[in-house]
Amino acid sequence: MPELPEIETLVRELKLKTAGRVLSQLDIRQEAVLKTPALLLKSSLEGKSILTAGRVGKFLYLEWERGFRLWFHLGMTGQLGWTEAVQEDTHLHLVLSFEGTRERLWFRDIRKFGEVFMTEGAALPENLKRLGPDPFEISPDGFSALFRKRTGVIKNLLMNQTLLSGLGNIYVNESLHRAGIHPKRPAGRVSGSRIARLHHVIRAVLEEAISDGGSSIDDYIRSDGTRGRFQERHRVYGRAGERCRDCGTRIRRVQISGRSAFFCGHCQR
DNA sequence: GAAGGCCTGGAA
DNA sequence: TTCCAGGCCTTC
Repeated sequence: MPELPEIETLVRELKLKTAGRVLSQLDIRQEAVLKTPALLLKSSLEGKSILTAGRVGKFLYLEWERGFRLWFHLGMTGQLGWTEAVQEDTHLHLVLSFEGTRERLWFRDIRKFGEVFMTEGAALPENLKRLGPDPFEISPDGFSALFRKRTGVIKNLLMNQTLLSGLGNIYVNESLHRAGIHPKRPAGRVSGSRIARLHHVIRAVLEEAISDGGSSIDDYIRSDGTRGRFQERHRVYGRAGERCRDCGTRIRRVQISGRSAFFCGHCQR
């Protein structure tokens, strides 16, 4: 599940690898995840150079000359790579070739929950305008205001991209454990000091995960095809039945709104 | 609010 | 063979 740390890892890598590269050919192997007409994509980007890469929430973009932005959302199983060898299979969607290098940028997505689209100019499309700030952008006051008087369970609110962008199931579970908050607790009933602590630990978890190159649970890989390492440091996610690293209690797993929640019933209240 | 649907590989 | 995972959207 690529979330903010995985996308940020790819942004940092692709920024270095793609800046200044001129696209010689955009090869569209299938249009399942393409939200912009194939011909428009090709005519807009071929022959143009990439300026930089960036991120908004869990969306990654490549910024091109003349104001074009090529956006990627990896869904659950999306992979964005920059390598010479490309795995040619039915899950490959896009292959971009550049002048003066044998390395190519490619997008693979097994479950096709991802999306790729292009924008022109500064205007953001609707799906991006709806996103809330990410945990690094929001102020402590803004963060605590998200939860005031809210009756929904805290885990669901944290995963709501229109309130706060960037977090998914892995980092919400990890953050709630570090903050000592039970995932089912109504958001409005978490104390102010706990909310402040939550904001702090979310940033810490994300920063640690970024420095580890993200979490490779199922399909996520870095742009060179190697795995992230943060999954080795997960305290609750995917550890049902194992012992809490703080108190030894067995980690529990329950469903909250159809999603798995992992928590320590002793450390999290 | 909660549940269903998209989609696929891998586990049960 | 059936079920499950889940980011995000749609529908109840």
